[in-house]
Amino acid sequence: MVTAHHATPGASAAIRLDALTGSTAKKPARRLSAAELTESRREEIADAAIKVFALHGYRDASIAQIASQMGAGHGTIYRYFENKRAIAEYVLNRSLLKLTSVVTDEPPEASNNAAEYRAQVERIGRGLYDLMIAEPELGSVVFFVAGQVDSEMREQVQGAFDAVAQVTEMYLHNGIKKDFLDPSLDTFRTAAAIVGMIFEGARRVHLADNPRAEGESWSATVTHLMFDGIVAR
Amino acid sequence: MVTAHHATPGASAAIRLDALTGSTAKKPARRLSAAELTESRREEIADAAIKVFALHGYRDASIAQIASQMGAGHGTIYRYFENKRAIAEYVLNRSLLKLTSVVTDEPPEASNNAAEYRAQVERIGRGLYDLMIAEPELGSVVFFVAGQVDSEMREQVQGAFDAVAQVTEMYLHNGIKKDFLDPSLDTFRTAAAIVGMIFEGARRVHLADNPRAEGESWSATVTHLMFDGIVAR
Amino acid sequence: MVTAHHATPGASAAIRLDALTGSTAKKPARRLSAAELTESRREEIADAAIKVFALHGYRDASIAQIASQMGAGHGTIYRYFENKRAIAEYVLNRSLLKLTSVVTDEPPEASNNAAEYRAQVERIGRGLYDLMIAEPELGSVVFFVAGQVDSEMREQVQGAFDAVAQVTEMYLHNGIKKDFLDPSLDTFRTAAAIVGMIFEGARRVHLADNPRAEGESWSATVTHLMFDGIVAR
Amino acid sequence: MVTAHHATPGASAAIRLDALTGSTAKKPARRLSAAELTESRREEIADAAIKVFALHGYRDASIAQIASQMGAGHGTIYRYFENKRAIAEYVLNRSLLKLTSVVTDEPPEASNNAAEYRAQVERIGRGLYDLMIAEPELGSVVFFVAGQVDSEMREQVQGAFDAVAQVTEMYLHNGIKKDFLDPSLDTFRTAAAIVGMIFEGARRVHLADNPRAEGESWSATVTHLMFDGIVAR
DNA sequence: TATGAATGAGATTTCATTCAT
DNA sequence: CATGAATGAAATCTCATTCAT
Repeated sequence: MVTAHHATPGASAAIRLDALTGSTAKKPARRLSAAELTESRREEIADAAIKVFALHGYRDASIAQIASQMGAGHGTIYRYFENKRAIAEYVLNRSLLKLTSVVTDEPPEASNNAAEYRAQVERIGRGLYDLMIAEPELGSVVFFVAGQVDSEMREQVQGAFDAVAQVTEMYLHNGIKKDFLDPSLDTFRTAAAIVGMIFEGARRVHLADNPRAEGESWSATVTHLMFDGIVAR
Repeated sequence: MVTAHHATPGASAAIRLDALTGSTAKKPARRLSAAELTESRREEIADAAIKVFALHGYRDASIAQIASQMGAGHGTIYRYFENKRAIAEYVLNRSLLKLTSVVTDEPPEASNNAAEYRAQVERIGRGLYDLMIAEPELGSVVFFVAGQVDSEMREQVQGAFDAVAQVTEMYLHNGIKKDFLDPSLDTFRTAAAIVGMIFEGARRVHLADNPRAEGESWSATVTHLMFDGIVAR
Repeated sequence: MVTAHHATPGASAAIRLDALTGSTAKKPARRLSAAELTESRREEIADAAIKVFALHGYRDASIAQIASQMGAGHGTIYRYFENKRAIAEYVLNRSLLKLTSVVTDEPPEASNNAAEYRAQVERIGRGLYDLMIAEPELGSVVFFVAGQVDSEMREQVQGAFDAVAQVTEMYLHNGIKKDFLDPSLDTFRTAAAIVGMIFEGARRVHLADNPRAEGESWSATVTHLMFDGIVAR
Repeated sequence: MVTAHHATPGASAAIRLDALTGSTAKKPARRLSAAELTESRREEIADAAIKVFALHGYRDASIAQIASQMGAGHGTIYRYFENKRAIAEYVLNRSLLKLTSVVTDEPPEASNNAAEYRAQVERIGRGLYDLMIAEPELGSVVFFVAGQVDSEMREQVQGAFDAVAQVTEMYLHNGIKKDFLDPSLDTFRTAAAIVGMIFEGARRVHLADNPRAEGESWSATVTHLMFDGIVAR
């Protein structure tokens, strides 16, 4: 269940997002070679898994496929993950963290006028689309694979989307406070709508034949719609 | 792969949508009682299936569950559908048709000014949200179940979304032609962005505790964003 | 946990034993052909399983082996039994029921003097040894297989042995009441010791090259020991 | 297969038992510290294994559990034992030796009358029950674990029981020769029956809440039955 | 036409054993 | 010597699909 709504403006988004994104991404003490080895092996497995999941979907991907993708015996995987679902969860959390980071890396209070905010939105959009291009499987996992696992996992994605929407809401609050955004906005739903648009773009960039160009166009489209509306002036 | 793009403005959307929605395989021979009987049995099965799919997801729904949900033996289902996937496809197509109908029922050339178009958009949004409320399983199927079957089915949903975006694009062309919408719009992506927003709203209405109120708020939010933008004036 | 001890003399043993032996042996209404069919199929499976279990032991027996032993697909077995353990439980309960029946078929209050009781004990012993000879797998299941499943199953066997010991105790009480047995006997432990002897004999009959002769000799040995002791007179 | 039968009376039991007990594979080179070290490590492993086997049973006990029980890496175990089965065999042989020693420590020709033999039997019974109390895992291994390994191991236990029965038979022969026991006894089966009783007692002592008291009672019960029979006099 | 008994492909998971470090 | 990472054989169990009744 997604419970958190309407974030307090001005709060640190980055910290909260880390928590929301999941708990798996342990980055343990940088000296323990044993733990480090384990972690790097988990990453290897996750790298193999994300490819196989993206290609076949969660249910049709077999542990054996993941193992052979990384050139290991399938029993090996069970030394590093409890079961198949745990792999998917790890992969998803890693992906969501990367995705949400793009948004949360921008400070919500930085903009002081519409133009600055517009530039910021473009930066965020472009960052997202760049990520889609750099790691195409990431989009698959977030948009498709997670939904194939179970409802808990679907809710995890929904939670991440909500978290992004909450951060976006902070931007809106910032703009309203500084008088360059419309104070009558229903901030959370507007934020969610914006996120919906942006992720619709991300999905289309992910699927496009020429994702680079598609990303550029979507950046422009979204900012245009947000700041100018569609009406002729 | 999504192939259809940039619909010719002014064409009849409703007709083309039927084709795009998929191979609905309705055998509408309105006199042959045998065929009619078969069709009504298929509907029964689809009614049972949509409930079971919505509740358990495609993979975890068993043929036996669907059969017992409709009070029949599970062997019976195979007299009306080739296999499990065919049921899902039938259910999905039926759902997509209902969904897209909401949009295509509105004539794309009816509006003559921004206010009329705004009213039209609100009507469409409200119609969509009403549908979500009236048939919650429909939202589950379109948003979640289809993605669990295979990539072909995912593309079918994507195709329907594209079709809706194309119709939306016709509205935009109409508005530009009649000088009340901004001629610089990237019409297809703007249309897709609008559809993305609206469906993000639909998803949240579908999940909301009080879907009625959520639908109202989302209607308002989307039209506000489209016609006014977010900037203070 | 075996809790019941020191049975009240004169009570009906047969009834209580049925309960102790387990709950699986459903013999449903003799007209319902569906239920009868199911039951006869379960018997078929149990017949196949007892052979395979006796030959390979519980852990090394595979469902596939049981299935092929009865000439069926291995999936079929799961239509009639929840899982492998359930088969073993069914088989064991069936076997324990047969075994305990031999003892409980004799009325505990029938004997009126030492000679009559001695004859009764010989009858019981011989009945038991006959059973071992007629169904050798039965001995395997009770003496060996059950112990390979888990502690709960071991306790089920122990419970049946205790039940037999309780019935035996009733015989002793009867003899003491009628003044032909030694009143100073520790009745339950003496009964358990007798049962221990008899089952040691059963095990050896089960393993003997010539079980018929071995059974005869054991009958004589046990009664001799019980009634005459070992001391020269 | 149980082959050894009807031991020659008067022979030294202790020596033969060593052979019967199995291939204990002790390398008794009492000076080579390397071999001694190896042997003490094997003992350590056996000590750990007997606990784990007693707790979980043979099949559900893992090498890893045994290793961690003794605080070693699981690879280490393979430096001292060929495989899992070899551990069980070692543990069993060690246990059987302790068990049979209780019986074979008593000289079979010591008694000269019924009263002396009765005292001797009580000593043996009490010794056995004391052992059960002192090392409860020993009972588990002999009564339960061995039967879970394979038929060969089961036969090893059976062989040890036979060996004990053979020694017991020597006592009987001694008593018959000295005229204080009934010459008409079927000596081997009577011996086996006595052993069966005694071990039934041992099993119950092993399982009892108050093993000390249970042991006392069983000693009395067994000797009473052997020497007095059950008939009132 | 309706049914459900039978089937077996196929996937996950465990853990004894090996062997390089 | 000791270790534990890697391995893969093997077994259970599920359920879509077939087909005789």
